[in-house]
Amino acid sequence: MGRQPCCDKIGLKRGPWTIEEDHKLMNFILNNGIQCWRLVPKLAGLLRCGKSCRLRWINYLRPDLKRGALTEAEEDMIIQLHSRFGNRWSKIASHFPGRTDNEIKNHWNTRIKKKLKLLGLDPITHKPIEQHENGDTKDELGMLQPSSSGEQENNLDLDLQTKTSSGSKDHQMSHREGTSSFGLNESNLSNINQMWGGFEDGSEVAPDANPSGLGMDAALPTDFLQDWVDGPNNLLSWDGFNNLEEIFL
DNA sequence: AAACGTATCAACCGCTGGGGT
DNA sequence: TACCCCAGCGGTTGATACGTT
Repeated sequence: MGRQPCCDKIGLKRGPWTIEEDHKLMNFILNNGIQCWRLVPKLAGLLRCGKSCRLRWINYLRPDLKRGALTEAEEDMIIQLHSRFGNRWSKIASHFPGRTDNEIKNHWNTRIKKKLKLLGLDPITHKPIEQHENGDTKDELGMLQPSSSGEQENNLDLDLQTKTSSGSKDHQMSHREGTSSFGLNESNLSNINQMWGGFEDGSEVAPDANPSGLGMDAALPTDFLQDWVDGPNNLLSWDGFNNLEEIFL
């Protein structure tokens, strides 16, 4: 018996999300939390499948997302982690608070791979290219065998956490004065504003000032949402995200 | 200014594993 | 045990931005 499709797709919208859809999804999740992604679009009034909503939330709407280009230090860590975990992007992303697996995967495929090739390294094996060509090719699909040592893995985790936190703590943000005109209840909004913390000062400007890929002429519902959508560098600490979990639970 | 090629990244697709019945 | 449902994952695609000629 075959699997049911995740959604019947008939009448469901696909493609880039509009500001209004973002607004609806954000509003719904912040007010109700997430119990079942399949129900989210129905309850939020969206013509999307649950999967699409989930992806949009995880990759773009989550308030804890760290925007802006990956730093050299982050790149180095990605390379290090990739040599250990292979293409297990979610595992790698778990070491980068505020970064998504999709973002890291894209960055790997578009930049780091090239960088390694320029350095004469095979991006799959992380070995010098000549050496790899003489060797076996069992990792050709990117399924590099990670070390199975949990102890080693934990040590690496500690090391990386130290590195990443030292980088982001310099960016303490001023409290953001946002108000909601799109239906957030006051207590949630207050908590969200607290944990939001505000935007970075622009010292690390993202190349894409319109990260959603949305049309620039789209009507923006609120200054709150607009600032957040347009802000290329909003950065939130995980402490703040923990607070969000409290709101949801 | 236009045409073309390349880079980037948001979003989709299909599969897998886990939990529930 | 078999089946179903769901969330999550990784690979891939397509639209758009950007650079070059």
